[in-house]
Amino acid sequence: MIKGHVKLADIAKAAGVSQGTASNVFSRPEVVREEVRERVLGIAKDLGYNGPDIKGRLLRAGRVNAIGVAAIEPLAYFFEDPWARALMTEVSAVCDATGTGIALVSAQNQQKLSWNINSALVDGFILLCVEGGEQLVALTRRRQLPFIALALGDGDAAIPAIGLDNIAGAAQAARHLADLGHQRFAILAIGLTGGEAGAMAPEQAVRSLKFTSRDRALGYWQALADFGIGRADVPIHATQNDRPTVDAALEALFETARPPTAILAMSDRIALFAMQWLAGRGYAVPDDVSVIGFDGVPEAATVVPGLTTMAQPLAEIARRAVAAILEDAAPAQQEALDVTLIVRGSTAPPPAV
Amino acid sequence: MIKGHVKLADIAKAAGVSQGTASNVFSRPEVVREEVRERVLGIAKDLGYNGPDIKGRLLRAGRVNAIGVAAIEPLAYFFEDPWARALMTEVSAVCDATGTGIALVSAQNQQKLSWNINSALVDGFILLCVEGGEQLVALTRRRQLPFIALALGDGDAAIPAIGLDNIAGAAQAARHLADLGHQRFAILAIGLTGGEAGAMAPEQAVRSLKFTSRDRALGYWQALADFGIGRADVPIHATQNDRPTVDAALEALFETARPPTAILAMSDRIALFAMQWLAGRGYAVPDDVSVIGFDGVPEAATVVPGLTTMAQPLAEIARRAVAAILEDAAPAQQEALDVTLIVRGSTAPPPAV
DNA sequence: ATCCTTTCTTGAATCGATTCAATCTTGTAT
DNA sequence: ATACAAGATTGAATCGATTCAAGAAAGGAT
Repeated sequence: MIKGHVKLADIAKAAGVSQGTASNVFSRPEVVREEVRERVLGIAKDLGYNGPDIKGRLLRAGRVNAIGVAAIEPLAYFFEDPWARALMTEVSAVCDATGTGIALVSAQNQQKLSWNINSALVDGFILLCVEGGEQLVALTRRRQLPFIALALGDGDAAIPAIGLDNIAGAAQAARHLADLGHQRFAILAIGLTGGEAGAMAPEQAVRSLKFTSRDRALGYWQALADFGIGRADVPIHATQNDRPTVDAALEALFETARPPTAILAMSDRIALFAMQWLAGRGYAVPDDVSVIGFDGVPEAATVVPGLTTMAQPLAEIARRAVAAILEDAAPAQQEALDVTLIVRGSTAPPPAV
Repeated sequence: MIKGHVKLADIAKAAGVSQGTASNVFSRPEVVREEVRERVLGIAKDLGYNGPDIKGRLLRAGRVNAIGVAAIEPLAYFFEDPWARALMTEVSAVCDATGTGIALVSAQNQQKLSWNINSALVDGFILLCVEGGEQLVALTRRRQLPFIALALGDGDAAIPAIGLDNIAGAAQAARHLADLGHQRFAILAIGLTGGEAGAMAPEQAVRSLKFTSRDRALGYWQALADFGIGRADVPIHATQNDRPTVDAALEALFETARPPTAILAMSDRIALFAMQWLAGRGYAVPDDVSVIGFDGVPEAATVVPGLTTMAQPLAEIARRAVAAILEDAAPAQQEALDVTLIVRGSTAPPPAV
C-alpha cells in the first residue's frame, strides 16, 4: 500500500476499536487491555503506521516542546559569531537536559523576520538583542508567547530581560590593568547608534554609543579615575566589531607619539582582532602591550597567549532564559548578572621605560 | 503572558461573516471585498487577534516549512565542531534564501534521539553522519519523511546521501606535497571503528579505519606510490580528532630518527592541533614541516600561517541537501562531490638538507 | 439473582485553521 | 428587462490527533 497516509482513524477502523482506544494504545498504553493493545499494534504495523503524527498531537496539546532563539541577523550568525555560539552552546546544554528542541529564527530584514517569528513553531522565544533589540522585542510581543531578551541595551524595565552589570565589569577590567601599573590606555568600542567608526571624544561617546557599550565605557572611566587618569587621557575609538575598523583604530592609535600600553576592548572579538594586528606589527603581547577583552568566548582560552577577559556567566544566563520560557516565569523586571575577571596571558605589567 | 482565546471563528462570528471569509481576510486578502476586509480587520484588532495561529494553519497545510538537522551528538555539537559549524553556516544561507526554518535535533543516547526525531516539527531531515551514521539513518527512516545523509561513510547505495570523493581529494593533497619535493610523510588519521589511537600498520589501517578515513588513506597512498613512496614508508597514526591523541601521535613521530617533513592530516581540526604542537616545539611551519588538512573549515583561513587544505564544497552540499528535502527529491543514489585544493601558507618545499 | 465496583471502551467534541464547490451579488451588454 | 460573466461569500468537510463524560463488561460480594 503506497498510500502513505495512514492515520489513527484508519487503524481504529481496521482494528474495530474506537478512535479513542486507538489513541490510548499509543499515548497511554497502560489503560488499554493487553489483548486489544496487541491487536491494534499489530494492525498498525501491518498498515505501516508509526505512531501518532506529531502535528495532530501538538494541535491538541497546544505546546510544541521547543523554544525559538531569535536575532536580527542572518541565520548564519548563530554559527559564526563567537558570543552567539558560546551562548547557544550553553542553551543547548540546558535544552538537552530538559528534552527541549531548539528552532533558530532570524532574518535580516524586518518583514521577513516578522513572518519568521510569527510562523515559528515554538513555545517561546529567547531574543538575542545585540542589534536592534527594540524591534525584535516589538515583533515578538505580537506573537503573545513568553519571551526573554538577552543583552538588551535599553533600560525599559517592563521588558523581561537578563542583562549584565556592564559598568562594574568594565571597571574591574580597567582596574586589573591599572593595578598592573599601566598608565596609557585606549578603548576599542562597539555599538554606535549611527554607522561610522573612528576616534571620538568622551562626550560624544556618551551620546552616541548604545547602552551596553556606553555602560562599559563608563565603567572603564570610573575605575581609571581612581588612578588619576581622566577621560580625556583615554582615547576611545569606535569600531563595528569587525577587522577593518579595528585595524583602522589601531593604526591611528599606534601612530601617535604616546601609543597605549593597555587596550580595553569591549568584546573578545575586537580583542582578538587587536592581538592579531599587534602580532603582525611586531608588538609583543603582553610584553609590549596588554589586551583585555569582554564576553569570555571560548576562543579567548585557546588563542596564544590566552586572552584576559571579563567572562559573562553564559551558563547561568542560558539556564535562566530557558527556565523563563519553559515555565513562563520571565522575571518581572530586568535582572543584571555579574561578569567575572579571567586572567590569562594577554595582560602583564607595562614594559619598563 | 496569558494567551487570548480569540480564534478565527470568534472573529468571523463577531464580524458576521463566514469562517471562510474570515480566513481569506488574512491569507488571501485580495479575494475579499475591501469594505468587508476592513471591517473584519477592525474587529480582529478590537478583540486582540493577531492573525491565524500557526498551529492550525500547519495542521491543514501538512508542512511546517522547516528542516531538521540531526546528529548523534549533544546539541552543542552544532555550535562547537568546526565542520558542523561551517556546514550549518551554509545550510543557514540556503534556508535564509528560501525562508525555511531550521530545527536542531540531537541527543547522545539512542532513545532520546529517537524521541527527538519523532517529535521534531520538520518537513525532512539532514543527517550529519559523522558518528553512528547507520543508526541515525535507521531512526530517521521510521519517521517516513524525506531525508538525506551527509558524510555517511558506509557504502550502502540505497541511502540517499551526499558524499565526497575522498580518494581523489586525498590523492591531490599528497601530490601537492610530493610535487613540492617532500619525501618523508606521515598520516594523522581519524575514525577508528574501535576506540584506541596510535601507530598502525597499513593493513591494519585498511581494516580498522572507517570508510571516510580509509578512503583518504587510500588516496594518500595512491598518489605517493606515483612518487615511489610505498605504504610502509609512511607512518600512519590514528587519533580521536582531539588534541591529546594528536599530540601523542606527533610525540611519537618526531622522536624517530627520520621525522616527517610533511604531515597529511585527515581533518583540519587535526591539522590545526598539529600546527600548535609544532609551534610549541619550535618547528617552523612551513619551513621545517609542511602541514595539509582536510575539510576547509573557516579557521584554516584565519590561522597564521594559513592552513593548506582540501576544501569540501560545503555551499554546494548545503544547497543540494536543502533542495533535496524541500522538493522531496533526494538523489536516488549517493552522490560524490569533488574537494578542491586550497593552497595557503602551511605548505612549502622541504628544508634543504 | 441482584447490586456494586473496577476496569475498559466508546463517541462526540475539540484544537485552529484552510479549502472548495456551491450559492449569492453585482455590473454590463443586449 | 433579460442574460450572463465575474466577483464575493458561504458552509461544510478536512487536516490528525487527544480528551472525557458516559456506557458496557467483567468480577465479587451478599
